[in-house]
Parts: sequence; C-alpha cells; structure tokens
Amino acid sequence: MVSQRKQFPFHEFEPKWQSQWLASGAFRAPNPGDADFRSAKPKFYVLDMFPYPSGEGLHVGHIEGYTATDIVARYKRMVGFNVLHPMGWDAFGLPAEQFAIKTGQHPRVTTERNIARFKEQLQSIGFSYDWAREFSTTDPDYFRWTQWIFLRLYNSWFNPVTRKAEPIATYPGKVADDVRLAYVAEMPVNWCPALGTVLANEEVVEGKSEVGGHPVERRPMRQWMLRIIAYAERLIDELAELDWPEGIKLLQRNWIGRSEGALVRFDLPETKSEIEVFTTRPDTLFGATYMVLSPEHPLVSKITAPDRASNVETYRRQAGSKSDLERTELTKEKTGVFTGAFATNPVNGEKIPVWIADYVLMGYGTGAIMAVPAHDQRDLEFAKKFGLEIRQVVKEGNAGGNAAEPTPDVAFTGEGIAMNSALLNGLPTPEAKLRIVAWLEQKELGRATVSYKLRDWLFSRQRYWGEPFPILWVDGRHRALDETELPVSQPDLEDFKPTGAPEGPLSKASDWLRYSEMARRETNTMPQWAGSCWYYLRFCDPKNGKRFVGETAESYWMTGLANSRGEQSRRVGGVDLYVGGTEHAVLHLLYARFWHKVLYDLGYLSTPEPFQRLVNQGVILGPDNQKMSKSRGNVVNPENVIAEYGADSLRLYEMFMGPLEQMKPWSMKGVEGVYRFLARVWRLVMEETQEGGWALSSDLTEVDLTSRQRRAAHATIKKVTEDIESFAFNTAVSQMMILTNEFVNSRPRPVAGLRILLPLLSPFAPHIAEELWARLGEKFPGFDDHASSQPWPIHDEKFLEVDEVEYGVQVNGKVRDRMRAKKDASDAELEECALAAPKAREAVADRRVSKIVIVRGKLVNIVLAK
RNA sequence: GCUCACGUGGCGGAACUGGCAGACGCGUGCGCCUCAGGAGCGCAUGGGGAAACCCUUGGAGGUUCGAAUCCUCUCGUGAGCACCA
Repeated sequence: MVSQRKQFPFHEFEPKWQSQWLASGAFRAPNPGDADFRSAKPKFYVLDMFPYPSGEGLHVGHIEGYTATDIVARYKRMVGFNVLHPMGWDAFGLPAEQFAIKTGQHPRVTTERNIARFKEQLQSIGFSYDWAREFSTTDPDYFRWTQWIFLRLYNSWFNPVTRKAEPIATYPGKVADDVRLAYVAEMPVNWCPALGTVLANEEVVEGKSEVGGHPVERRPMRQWMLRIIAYAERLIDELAELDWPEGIKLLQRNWIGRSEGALVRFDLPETKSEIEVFTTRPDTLFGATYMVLSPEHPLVSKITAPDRASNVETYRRQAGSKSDLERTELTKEKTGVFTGAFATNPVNGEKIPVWIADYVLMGYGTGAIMAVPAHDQRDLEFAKKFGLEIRQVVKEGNAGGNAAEPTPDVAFTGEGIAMNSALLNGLPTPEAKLRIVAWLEQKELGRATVSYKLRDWLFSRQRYWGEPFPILWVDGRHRALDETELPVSQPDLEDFKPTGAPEGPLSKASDWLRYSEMARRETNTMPQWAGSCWYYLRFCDPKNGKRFVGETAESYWMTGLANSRGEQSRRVGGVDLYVGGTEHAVLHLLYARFWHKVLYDLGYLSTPEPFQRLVNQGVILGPDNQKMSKSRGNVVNPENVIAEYGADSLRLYEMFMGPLEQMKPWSMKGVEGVYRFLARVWRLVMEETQEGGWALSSDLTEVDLTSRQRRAAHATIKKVTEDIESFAFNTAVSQMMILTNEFVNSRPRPVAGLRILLPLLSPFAPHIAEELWARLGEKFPGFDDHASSQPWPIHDEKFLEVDEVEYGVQVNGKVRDRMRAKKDASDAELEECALAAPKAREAVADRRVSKIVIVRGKLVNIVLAK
C-alpha cells in the first residue's frame, strides 16, 4: 500500500516530543531529600501491573491500562501532585527459559532483548514514566532484596495471640522449623512432567498447567512452602477497607474460602486412635452413620483391619496415581472401600463404620469427615451406592411444621428443625449448632473452629530462570545464608533442561552447588510471583543499596494520600491507584498482600495493605469479537496502528472504545474516528500552505469566546475533570469532541478556546497538545512553557447557566410537547405554560387534571384523574 | 451445579441520586467542494407509517405521577469456583 499523506504530521512531532521528554527528564519524580523535591505538594502513586517482557512485544491490552494510568498521572501532575509513575519488568519466567532450552541461548540475553523492545514500544506511545526508576526483577540488585525478604519470612513466625508475624526468636516453642513462615514440607504437590516443575494451586487450572495447558499430577515431594494460611483471616477481613472492585474482593474471599464449623473427635477404641473431623453442620451429628477418611490420611494404615489391608492398599494406590484431572472427571460415581474399623459417634455412642474414599480431600479440613447422608448430597450418593444407613435428623420448615418426606435422590441440606437428635430436638439449625458445640466443648469432644480452602503457598520451582533460595543444606537440614552473602545469583549453565527430578537444573552446576565441605546450596528457585510481590515498594527507592526500600521514601510514597482537593481520605494501603487485568485476582494480588502484611508486621512498612485502589481493565477482543490469538489471526499490532494513525490516536481510541473495565472489541474504523477528531483539532490551529506545509491558521484571533462557546468550554472542563476522577475516559473524549465541533466553523476562531482545550486534551493525546501549544506560542502570548505543565483549567459554574430552559411536557408520564421557560420561572408559571402547550392540551382534552409534577429544569408532568 | 457480573439502534457505546432514551463515534443516505479522493464540509439517520400517530432499553409481571435505572420471576451471554465436608 502506498503511504497516504497524513492528515497531520504526527510522524514528525510524536518522536520529537518523546525524545524531548526523555532528554529533559520531564517526568522525573523527586524523592524526599532531593534538591527539587517540593514537600508542600500532595503525592500520588499511580502504578501499572508491570509486564512480563515476552518475545511478542506489547499488546493492545497492555496499552489500555497503561494509557488510563498515564492520563491520571499527567492529570495529577497538572493539578499539583508529586506523581510517582514508574515502569519495570517482571522478567523471570518460563518462556525465556524454554527458549533457552530450545536454542541454548542464555535467558538473560533473550530477556534483555525483549526488555529493550518493550521499552522502545512504551516510549513510542508517549507514556510519562519516570524511567530513572526502571528495574527488572532479574537484576541482581533487585533479587538480592527478594532473597532478603525470603529470609525475613524464613526467620519469622505467626504469633496467633498477637495475630502478627514476629521474629522467630520470640517463638516460645522448641522446634522453630515447625512455625517458620517459609518452611520445608514433604507433601503431595502439583507436578507437571512437561514443564519439569511443580506448580502452586493457583497455577493449576482444571488439572492442567495455567501456562501451556500441560497435564499436572499429584506427587509427594519435598518443597518450600510459605505459610499464607496464617494470614487467611486478615487477608479476608482487611479487604473491607480497600477501594477494589467488589468482584475481585469476592474472588479473593471465595478463594480463601472461610467457613465456620466445629472440630469433632471420634474415638476408635479397637486401635486406640481418634479421628478428628471438621464439619459446618455439627447439628447433624446424630445423623452421622459412617465416616470417611481421605486415602492419603495418615491414620489409614493404623486403623485398617488386617483382612481389609489389601483392598485398602489397592484403593490408596489407585487414588494416589490419579491426576487431579482424572480425579475430578470421575466424579459421577463415588468410589471407596471399608477399612474394617469402627468409630464411636460421640453424641450417641453408636459404632459407625470408617471408610476411605477419594471424594474426601486431604487438603481441606482434617482430611476426614463424618458422613451424614440424609443432609449432604455426596454422602447420600456414597451411602446409597454402598448400602449405608441414611438417617434424617433435620426437618424442613419452622418448628411445628410437618417433617418433609426424605427424597431418595436429593439430600436436604438447608436449615430446618432438628429431629431424632436427643438434646437438639425441636431446635432450629442455628441454635442447634450452638447447643451441640457447647455440649462438645464441655465434654472436651470438640470445639468451634474456622476452616479455610486456601492452602499454603507452594513456593519452590525446579527451574533455572528464577531467584535461587538463600539457603544451604547441611546434614539434611536447611540453614539460611547470611544477609551479607546476598545476592545469590544463578550459576552459568550450558544446558537449562529440567532434570525431571526435584533438584532442578541448578543441581547440574556442581561448583556452584558445593558451598563448603559440608554445605550444599538449595537447588530450587522461587516462582515468578516472587519478584512481583514487592516491586511497587522498590519503585519508591529503586537505587537503594542499603535497604530494600528507604524508610523516608517508603513512608512518603506509601502513605498520606490526598485527593485532588487536598483532603485526606481514610486509607490503609500505599499505592493510590493500581491498574491491571483480573487474571491476577487470586495470584499476584493475594501473594503481594501477604508479603506486604508480613513486612508490615515486622516493622519494615508503614501500611498494612499494598494497594489502596484497584481498577481492572477489561479484555480487548479482536475485531471479530473473539479473544485475540495468533491462531485466529485477529491480533492487532499496536506498532501498525502507530505507523498509520499515530500514538495519540492509539491512546485516544483505546480510551474512547468504552468503559475501561468492560470487555470490548477492537475496530479500525473506530481508530479512524478518533484520528479524524485529532485532525480536526489540528486544523483548528493549523492550515495548509500553498506548498503543502502547515502554518498557523489565519482564523485564529484574540477575541472573547461567545457565551455559547464559553458555556461549552466550561462544561467540558467540568466533565473531563469529573470523568478522569471517575475513570470514565470514554465520555471525557466525547465531551472534548463536542467542544472541538463548537469551534470548527467559528471564524474568527478564539485562541482562548485553545487555552482551555489543549491542556484538557494533553493527558489523553499529549503529543498533539504539546505541538499545537508550541506552535501557538510562536504568535500568541500565553502559550509559553508546555501544555503538559500548564495548570489544569478550572470551570466556573456561572458560565454554565442559561436564561431559558427547554422543558418536556408530559401527560400521564408520556412526553406530548415541549416548551421553553425562564430558568427562574415559578411553579405556577410552569404549570400554566404546560397546560397551555397545544399538544398537551389535546392530550388532556376534557379530562380532569388531578395533579402536576414539576422537575425543575427538566419536565412538567400533567397527571389526569382516573 | 454454585457464586458474581452484564443484556440499550446496523455496530462501539451515552443517560447524574427514578425525570425528555439513543450523547459522542462508526456505518449508511443525500448534497457541496475537488483534476482526483479511502480527504474535507453540510444535512439526515432507533423501528413502523404518506401523515397524524404508534412502538421501542432480552422477555413477563410489579412499585411509582414517571422505570434502561428499583423489586419478583424468566431467558441469554460472560467470568470465577467446582466433591471445600
């Protein structure tokens, strides 16, 4: 295609301004202590979820969120804030490592190349980042502190009394290793043979790896874990204070999965053992007719009767070899085997059989349940299959109501009235729960408790391209390296292939591995999430060589938010605005909160939460309304859009498409639409010369705005300001279009209008705003400095007022006519005027008017009698 | 299955706290300008109807002087969870 002459020379001025901003350090954010730091200004920390620099380059989805934050950053600077708006790279991760395995090229090389490309692309869009704060999670100066934070976790425990992390030295018990926040455990984990590594629960989706979709199996292994469960309660409770979308809060709450219930002890006299179960329905204890242990339950071999041992062993082996996928797919039919053991139901002394079945999961509760088939669907299915007793102990309805016939296929799981339950009979479920728990506690057979779905965070990976653990192994015991030995860098390797064993690729570097005669290094590395758990802190003070973040910098940027009017708001967290996709709802956003709370508890931070306000951008679909993917061939490349329409058009279009949070399809026609708008703005100021160049328009004059223009201008100031504050960028753009259309045909064209429009436009389309501002400066005074360093315009309500308002005239709620009325017309005048409107009179005809509703400035509704 | 979110023209979407539905943009039609236009400018554009007028925010009810907005049910789409005891 022959390149068409562009409607305005963006390809000249966009790169020009980009390099000028870069050269002048226009968006540098001074820290407290710097010579140019202005302490009187309020601060604003606006952060993007930093990207993984993939080989694909920047995606239009990245740009949507980044444009939104850039608009806010630029706007906040113009209203007088110190703005921290940084960017960096989350560069440890699988793709670079897999590329290395294929090509033998060191991941560092690929990573550096990708970072360079990403950076160039971001700069070509004119984002106002303070590039002096840039870092990558793979920089030794950065991951040194990631390792340091790991040591804080390793050297801390969660004190249940204070509900806080404390240094391990304060632990009163004997075995510190039992309570460390970072600990080693031998347990069944998600092993992905294809990736040669284990994965966290959060990284496994429907039995497959989130990355690549490879099958994942369960396999017992020795792994590093982080004790995130200790924080489950605070992670739920403290969500309440955050300005996050309710949907994300809900996702986190559900993921953490708090449920209240009771622990109940069942004795097995024959083997002198006891089984503890968790139940949310202690009120149904009288209906417990059997028990089920998870196949992995440690008590299984102890209690199994000799004549059952081989059956049980076979079943355990089968269950153990099943992948998660198989185990969930085979859910239609319940399976299980009887252990031959009997337990005593503590409430009635009955002997009930103990089974094992894979529908009971070791990972939740105690790995054992009491089965109440009448009131639990799964127990019912199991009981029916194996012919176990079903006993109804709750009836539907209120006290005195009839007992519903137990249906054969559907268990009654709702609340109701206890029956067949001795001391509970006649009690409604909530009271029955309290009563039985009190009874159990008194007899020391059980107690009220809270259980969570959240598992501890599996924190080690068998990979090369990640942070090595600052840990040594001596005689089979782990020991922390001293802080002074950080960072621990990966050894150089020729071969990055996973070993397929828990040792991982680092074990191939024998020199590196051998720390001393006795000590060997830990060969696992940290998961990719480690680096993103605290990067927002490092941005406050990225060059600090003495501390992970300097205290002054941290307390300045992470506390003391003020809104645009300088008012302090209630706050708990540090980053004032955090924008990114929903895909991190239960991963990064949960992990980062956890680390942050630990560091806060240990006294390193000033706030208990990392992100005060979170906004999710919606997914951008391809033009065909499908998810963008290479295989569908519907991926929009931002570089092409910039070449064709310019960076300002790209930015503006992404904001104009629709609400930020919403999913929406791409449309090249839509890009052309905003491109035409920017061309119209350009021609407001410039006109074409005979020679085909551009010169200031001869229509431009220093005349007053007409009252209509002034009203439009002030309405635009108001709307754009409010819309930026409320993230309604699409309607802000609409309003600027309206204002521009007001000036298009005005001759002479008042320069004063541009003094308002260009600053409003500059956060959205900074290049054209700067260029036109500079061009106007050649002839008109007052256009000194830059558009982006202008104070934000302030609207004046008095210019918005009109003398006459158009009213809708309704009869019985239907618009029949319209009328004009003075803005301060009295109610009586409005009524009279409405009744006189011809079409309204026709609609009223000879019927009686019962009342007239007046909505000032809007409408008059004539209500007729029935 | 459970939980949550969302359904408005041919399309993306507007509509403050219940107050004139369809702003703005795309597309389309007609006209102007032009050597030319995938440029620009003007007018029109929810549907039906010649018109008066009627209909219209997924569907059905309800509350209200008045509902896209609130309530109940229902259908559809999307997301998350999924044997969680």
